Amino acid sequence: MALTISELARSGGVGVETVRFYQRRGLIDDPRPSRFGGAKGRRHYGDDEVRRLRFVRGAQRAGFTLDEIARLLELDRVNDRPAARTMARERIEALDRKIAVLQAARASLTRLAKACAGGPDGPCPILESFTDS
Amino acid sequence: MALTISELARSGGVGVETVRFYQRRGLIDDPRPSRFGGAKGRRHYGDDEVRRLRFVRGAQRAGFTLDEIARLLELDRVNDRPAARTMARERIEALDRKIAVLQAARASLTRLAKACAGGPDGPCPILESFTDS
DNA sequence: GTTGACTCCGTATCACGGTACGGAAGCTAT
DNA sequence: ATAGCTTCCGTACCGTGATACGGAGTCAAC
Repeated sequence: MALTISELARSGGVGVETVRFYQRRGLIDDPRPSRFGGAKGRRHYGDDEVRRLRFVRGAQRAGFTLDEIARLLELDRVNDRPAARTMARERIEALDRKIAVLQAARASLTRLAKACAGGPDGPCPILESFTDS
Repeated sequence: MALTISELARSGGVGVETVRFYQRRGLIDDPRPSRFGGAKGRRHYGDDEVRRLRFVRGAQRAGFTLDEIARLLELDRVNDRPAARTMARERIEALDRKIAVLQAARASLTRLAKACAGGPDGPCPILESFTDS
């Protein structure tokens, strides 16, 4: 606990500038609390910030945009389960579509790699790839 | 055959501006052939352009960047099979990693959706999602 | 108690893949 | 042969997610 911004960044595998970017986007807490009439000092970060940063990176891997991630954090704050559930389910559906597209593309590439493996003659129809998918 | 640019665009499910963007990137042929000392007229497009446009869209679905797609088209032009094979195989590996990430994310979301389905009490740990993946 | 790293903050810039705008010129249907 | 879509072309702008820069302030170690 009591991490500096660079330690927090390292803990999330991102750069300092990225942490600051997330702060500006409201994904990590207010860097300018300005409560107590000033508090100009250097900020320190704890478990909550580490958890949030991890969550942001994980949610990005799931394909959420930063705007959506901000909404998810707000849903967590107000404990809005139905909305959270809806967002999760919609993302699952999008992921399923995406995974299917990638698997079809993978199959096309496998076919291409196999075709181009033969000698200098024979087919290697790059341009004809992906015609199905 | 002998399509206008808007017909070509429609055939690929993209906008006219996107076709023009691809032309500038060299993905679809030179819009300014300037051969025959001028030829200022309006261009027409045929099967080759339709195939290229389809290929570009398919390769994008496979996760290739436009720069990579330009290289693939060049490899096709010079019939460089080993390089084509290498690009295909590297992309397959990247796709496998990506698909695994998306499947892990999907599993996390499924767990989240299930957890948040209960009544107003009980866990719905949005922020704890993706902790594994 | 000074030096050197780190931090804060605003603002600028980047990469990627488009998307839009505006003027001139070319078709096409009436 | 004129109105009114398209096209052509250069250039500008957009959204997303960062990443960089520069100057002032702060902290920690020697």
